[in-house]
Amino acid sequence: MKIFNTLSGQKEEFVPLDKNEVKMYVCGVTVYDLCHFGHALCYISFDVIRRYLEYRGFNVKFVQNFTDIDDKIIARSNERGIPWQELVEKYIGEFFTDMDALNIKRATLYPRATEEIPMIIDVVKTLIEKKHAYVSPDGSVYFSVKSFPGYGKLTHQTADDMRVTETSQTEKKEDPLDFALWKAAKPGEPFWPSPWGNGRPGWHIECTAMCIHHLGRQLDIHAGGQDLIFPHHENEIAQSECYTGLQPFVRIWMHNGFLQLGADKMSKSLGNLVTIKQALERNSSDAIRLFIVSSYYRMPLRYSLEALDAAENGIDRMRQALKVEGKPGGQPVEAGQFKARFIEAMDDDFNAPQAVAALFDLVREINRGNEKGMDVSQAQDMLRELAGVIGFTLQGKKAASSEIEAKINELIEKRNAFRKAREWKQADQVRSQLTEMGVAIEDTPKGTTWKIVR
RNA sequence: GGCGGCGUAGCCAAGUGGUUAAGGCGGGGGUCUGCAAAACCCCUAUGCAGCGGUUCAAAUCCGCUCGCCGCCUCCA
Repeated sequence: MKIFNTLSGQKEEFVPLDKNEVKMYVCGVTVYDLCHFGHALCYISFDVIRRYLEYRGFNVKFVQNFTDIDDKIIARSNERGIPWQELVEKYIGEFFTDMDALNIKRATLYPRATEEIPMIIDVVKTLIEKKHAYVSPDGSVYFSVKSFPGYGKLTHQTADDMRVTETSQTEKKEDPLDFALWKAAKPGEPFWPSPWGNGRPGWHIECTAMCIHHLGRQLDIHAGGQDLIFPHHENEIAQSECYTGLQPFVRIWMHNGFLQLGADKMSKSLGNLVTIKQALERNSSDAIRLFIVSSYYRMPLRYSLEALDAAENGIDRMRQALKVEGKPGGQPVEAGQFKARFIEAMDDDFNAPQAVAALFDLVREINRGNEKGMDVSQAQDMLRELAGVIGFTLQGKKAASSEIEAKINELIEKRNAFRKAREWKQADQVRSQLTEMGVAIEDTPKGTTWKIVR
């Protein structure tokens, strides 16, 4: 299995540090607002990767953090006049609601920054002792970038190449590139006691602390959006490798391509968002997932309603192939070659678009076998299995209430009575009535079936 | 200024040196059907932004040009 590593800029053969154990960390969200489609892109992409690693027999320990204290959380809770804890709990709850709705597997562990304070303090203390960090007069602690010669290896730049902006300069820092490990509390801000006074952790340090605490001093895979490469992941490498003295902190750095909305990327700061809840109002989670995995995870993806609706039709075809009955006991449809293609594609840096192409070819093979009176059940099992690796549920969009269901069945019976009497006009009238209710019907040799289409 | 990426059919999107350039959606024709729907079959890129070059051979490597985007500041 080959995986593209941002650090080396190449695909590398994947061998975990510890036999079949994969230590995987995916950067989570700062919980001050709802998740948007960009989060869906990132977390679905890495969900597929995690599912595939498990499918290939690896035991994946998957950790994802919550940043539950930072400037924006403080600002937002002040705006709303509620305690920051309340804000955080609300959006952690919303996060799980959204992730579950998208059929994203739960992580093994969801540590929170505020639960890692002792570990964070330990890391910062050690970095100061090793002269990689210093305490500024106000009680903040900064990491000294110049103390780590490897700084810039993930970004493929040296510290000297980096542009120094005005915002990164403060008199509290010895060098503009230095970044905060610990932020001294201003009046009225939440704080935790530390050897340097009351304060809270900087952004990057929590990931280092959590990784080391929950996964160990070196990990196999650390993943996130491309916007995290710099400064977040670059800084993580610096502080982690200085703390442990081990290199590399992470064997493989993985980054997904960005979601674009119109001309620009979708981001909280630009305010051009489509939330996951909005997306789910329009499309099924399977369709959203198909839209996302139809494009390679490292490529940029443009948000497009047309493409999402096309995915809706595509996934429907996959669902349909699970419904055909074929001829049990007949010659079985051979599905092995599709599995082989699927695995070959996914082994090559998780080429889900190609894997999905194999799935659609299997769909065609099942339908063909059905037409030819073959036994399709094994091929359907294979489709279910491989679709499950991608994370498709292949379940119908919506269930109807029993009341509505009774009404639908009543109308179908009414229509079939007209059909029997060859009263086509009236039969068609009943059908349009069903269409208006959002119900599509199909007449099959075994009777009339229906499904909800909107 | 530095680093990175993208430009493939009407749309989405794989492929990155060598059989007929995946797959999905859409469209056209046919089979089936009372008519539909679903499904199946056939068709839908002599060409991969443009121009040069390397090569027996390039969408794929090299150079230049044009267009688009990301990061260098909080962001998945």
